[in-house]
Amino acid sequence: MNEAQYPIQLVARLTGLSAHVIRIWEQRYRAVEPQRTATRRRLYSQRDIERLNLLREVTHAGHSIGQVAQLPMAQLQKLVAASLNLQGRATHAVGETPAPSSFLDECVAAIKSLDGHALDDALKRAATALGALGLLQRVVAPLTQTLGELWREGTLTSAHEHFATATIRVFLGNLAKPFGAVDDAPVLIVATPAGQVHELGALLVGAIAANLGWQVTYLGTSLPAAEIAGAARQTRARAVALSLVYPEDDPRLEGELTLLRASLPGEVKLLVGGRAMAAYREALEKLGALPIGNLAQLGSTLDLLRKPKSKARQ
Amino acid sequence: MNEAQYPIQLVARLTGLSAHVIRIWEQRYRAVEPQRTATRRRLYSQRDIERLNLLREVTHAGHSIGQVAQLPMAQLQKLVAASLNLQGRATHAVGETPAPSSFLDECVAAIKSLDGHALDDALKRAATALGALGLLQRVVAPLTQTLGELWREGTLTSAHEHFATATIRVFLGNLAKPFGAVDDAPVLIVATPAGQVHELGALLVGAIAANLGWQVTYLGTSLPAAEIAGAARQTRARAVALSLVYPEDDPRLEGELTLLRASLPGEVKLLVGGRAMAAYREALEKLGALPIGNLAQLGSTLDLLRKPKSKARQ
DNA sequence: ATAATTTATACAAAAATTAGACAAACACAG
DNA sequence: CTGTGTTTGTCTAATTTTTGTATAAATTAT
Repeated sequence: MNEAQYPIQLVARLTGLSAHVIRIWEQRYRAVEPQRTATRRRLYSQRDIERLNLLREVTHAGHSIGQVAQLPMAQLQKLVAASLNLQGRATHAVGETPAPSSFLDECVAAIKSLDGHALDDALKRAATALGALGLLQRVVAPLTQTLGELWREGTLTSAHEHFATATIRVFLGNLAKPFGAVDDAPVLIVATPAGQVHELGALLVGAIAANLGWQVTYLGTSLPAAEIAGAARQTRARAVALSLVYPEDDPRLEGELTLLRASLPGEVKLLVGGRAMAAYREALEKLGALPIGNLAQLGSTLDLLRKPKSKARQ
Repeated sequence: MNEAQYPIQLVARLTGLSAHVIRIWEQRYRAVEPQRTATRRRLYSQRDIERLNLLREVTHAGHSIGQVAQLPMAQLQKLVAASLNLQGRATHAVGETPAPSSFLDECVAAIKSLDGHALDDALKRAATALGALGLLQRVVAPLTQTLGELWREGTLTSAHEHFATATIRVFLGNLAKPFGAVDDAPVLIVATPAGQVHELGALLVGAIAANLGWQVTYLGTSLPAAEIAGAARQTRARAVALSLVYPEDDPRLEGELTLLRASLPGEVKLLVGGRAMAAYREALEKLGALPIGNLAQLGSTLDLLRKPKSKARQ
């Protein structure tokens, strides 16, 4: 564990605190007490840096440094999580990444025991540790898959699934409105078409898009094509994103998709993703829909769509 | 258990009270007496904050601070629950009277134009102006009715309804976790039975119950009786609340309700409310379900059920 | 030598404290 | 309805505490 290698200037850059503040916090409150070289130079460890990051968060949230400086890490994390209740802000942590899978396990355990508070708590901590996008890619996305598997094998009932959806929904909903209204942000409609009842994929898309600067209008699940198209026209959306997950063999879905494409203005792009997407690939190709195979692809596709018009408009 | 570290400024933000008021309430009525630092700075605990939140609700409902400031928490919660009765009364303390209907209009307008940001904003302002419970009974509850009417008369499409549900859902979800887990709080399961697809009523119940000190496990819509009963057993719930709104003539629903009652432990109470409740009244009576005709009734019923186990808690 | 760190000290802005004053709203007796 | 005293939220002012930032001299790294 002798990994204390970071000089103060670098720590300052990594934490966003000035070297002055870091020293004074140590001198006055013993907030962190780094190792020293033989000549009394400070050498900070990863843990020290993480602690400083937490302290920055907590003080930024309104706590006084003098009161929180000596609290143990767990307590600090709790305070940060509590402060997230009001302002869903995502912060990118440094290079720690404390076992991303453990967050997943925590979430699964909380869902199994129907403990909403524990689930919310785990998600919050994951959000602070991994940042918004990291949370989505490394916890929520795998979680939806895991839930599907556990459900198929009978470990979880649909009550668990509903419960998890309800809790995660609120969490992602908060994540999806990080920025103040940017009026010139392009609008994205997110929904699942009629017959598709799984919601988490759509929520995921909405949250990611919002974090990429889109103005997301989230419509929820199982919506007829005409409704989606109507909403797109009304909001002058630039694109519509659909998530297809569960019924992989719905004969009516192709008709819905065709109708949707026909009802949408030509310049409105249609993004389609989700586990069940592959089953409808031919139909989607015919319609010129953009297939989204994974979250990375979603990000790059959204970025592509974001540029064209905002340039022309400026 | 050294959990007192919130400085007054932060508490002011969290409770919506000014620091002035918080201090004067302490000086005049000893409403809350926070810990002090060695230099006489106030340090509030989460419990203190919770108490201040309750006091804000109660005074906002029209009680005078001098009369309620010293009441124990349980009593305050009871008053808050009872304040749901004062639905008709419009005016109370201080010259606010911010025309509660205007909030409603704002919300409806935002929903019509599918503007999630505006809707969220209106709800937020209503929440600070009216308090959590005031928001629920004077904005959200009427809103669900208004939406139903507009939908029936064709002004709104189901896209609007989905959109509104999704946004309000997130908002109510946040409202439903007022503060730290109180471990001895009774558990309430909230859901709609299979076939019932309207969610807002259930969300409303969940949010209100959470604000009255229940630990709410929210399961969402259209859940089979066996699943609901399973969740109730697993969480050792004290009661199950169902919301019935849309299909008023579902022949299977009676069977679902009977099955649910039979699958639940005898001591678990069954609360049923919602616009469609009347249509199933006979069946409900036979099952010994507690009918919830309005929000006031919900408050008093929850308060009654709350007592048996927990008695005195500061 | 130049740049970075360390320690100690100083300083100023922000935040919190107490005490007191004041006006609007309210309750109630006449 | 009016007048009176009480309640309650807001405000000011003077003081103390907290906290971030700056300065200076000595020491160390490159």
